Amino acid sequence: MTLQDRVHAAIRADILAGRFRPGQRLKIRDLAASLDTSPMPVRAALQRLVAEGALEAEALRSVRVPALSRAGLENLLPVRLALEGLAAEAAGARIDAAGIATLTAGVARMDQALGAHDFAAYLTENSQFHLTLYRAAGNPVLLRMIEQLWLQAGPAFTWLVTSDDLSPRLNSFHRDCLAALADGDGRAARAAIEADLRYFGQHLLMLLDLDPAHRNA
Amino acid sequence: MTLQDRVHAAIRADILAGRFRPGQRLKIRDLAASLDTSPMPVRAALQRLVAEGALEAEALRSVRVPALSRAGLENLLPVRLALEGLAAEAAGARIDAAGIATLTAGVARMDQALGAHDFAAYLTENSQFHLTLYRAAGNPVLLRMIEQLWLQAGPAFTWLVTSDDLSPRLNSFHRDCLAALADGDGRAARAAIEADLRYFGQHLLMLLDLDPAHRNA
DNA sequence: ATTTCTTATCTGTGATCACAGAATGCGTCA
DNA sequence: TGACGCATTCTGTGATCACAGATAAGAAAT
Repeated sequence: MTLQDRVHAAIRADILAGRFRPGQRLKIRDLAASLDTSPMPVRAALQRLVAEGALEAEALRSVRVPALSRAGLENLLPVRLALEGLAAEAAGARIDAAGIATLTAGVARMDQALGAHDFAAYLTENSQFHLTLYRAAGNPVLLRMIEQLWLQAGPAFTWLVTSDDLSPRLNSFHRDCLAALADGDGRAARAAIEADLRYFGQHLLMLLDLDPAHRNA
Repeated sequence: MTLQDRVHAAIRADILAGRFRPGQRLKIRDLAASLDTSPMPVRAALQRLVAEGALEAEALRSVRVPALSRAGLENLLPVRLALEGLAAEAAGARIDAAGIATLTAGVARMDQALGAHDFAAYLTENSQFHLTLYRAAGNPVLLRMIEQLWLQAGPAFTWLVTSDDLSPRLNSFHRDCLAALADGDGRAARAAIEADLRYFGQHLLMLLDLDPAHRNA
């Protein structure tokens, strides 16, 4: 693995973990210093993240972490419904017992995180659950697109959600999905995932309106 | 616009026009020489195209134009149906008279290309028609994803389709779509686009099986 | 005190160089 | 004649330097 791959992974993780403020400008030399490399691999990593939609660039300016906006979230939701719904339905026809066991364990860990009001752990487990499910669809082209969507949606999760937003209802959709998968009912699995995304998406929009700091853009 | 943007656009156009053979390795210094620049902007452009899914990279090796494969095309089709179907339906609710006029002109040009058995012109116009339609959906996130899909599908079009594959039926789906848009019927527009993609997709798979040169991978 | 113009600094882009791993060609041996 | 091994060449990666456009800071004028 090359150095720019490691740098890319590091910055990508920082974005997903919300370690950069939405709207923040990322400077090549600063990141290079903090990662203890030359500017070169950082330059490549940032350009790659821009191409993946995780950052936005204007010509001859520093790249920016996209600001949260109602329009952005509203545009994202239907695409997520279409792609993640498709993946869930395909997974329903292909997932095996081992896969269902993995997902069941994930749901248990999400219950635990909800009980402990640990929203960081919940978000991590939630992401694991969804991506494991979509991987089971066995379509690399589809999986790649979905990962790009999550990268774009990541900052919204970590910057808007707090412990107060965790409700037991969140995990009920995952349970519905799991039941559908056990029945081999792809259509029901899709419906459960779509309900999950809709519920969470509406919640994010509400949080955005409540939070004056992010109401801009 | 920076130099690497121009280089990116140039190579991207070469890929879409089929000026690179599927499976071909692209070397930084060769492209730099033919584009009369230093290797630097070429390096950046190639990395960007890899991130966009237009090229594939293995670590420490030259990037490759993806080889055509049945699995690749089969994975692409359901994603295209989901995303382009969504965009067509959204466009049905938002497109205005000027947009419909633009699309109508495009259909006329496709008829002309079909009559002249000019498959290059047909493919260009076809791409214009679809992207114009999807732009009318007014969802930048969605449009971005669809453009990535077309970039991945491009080589399959230009390398498998010949004049002998042009049939008047191809344009009938576009006409159906146009009629649906005029009625403001998004559902019907989606159905027409999906039928178009399915028909053309099946045709590509058949051509792939017929062509021994591309049956590999 | 505020605005504006000028200057100094910052920052991304492009070029050149050095290096390491991969690929290729050639010679040797069975 | 064919296969193996070595050496040369090729090729991507990473670092350093030069430059131009943008940004920010400071000084002068109203």
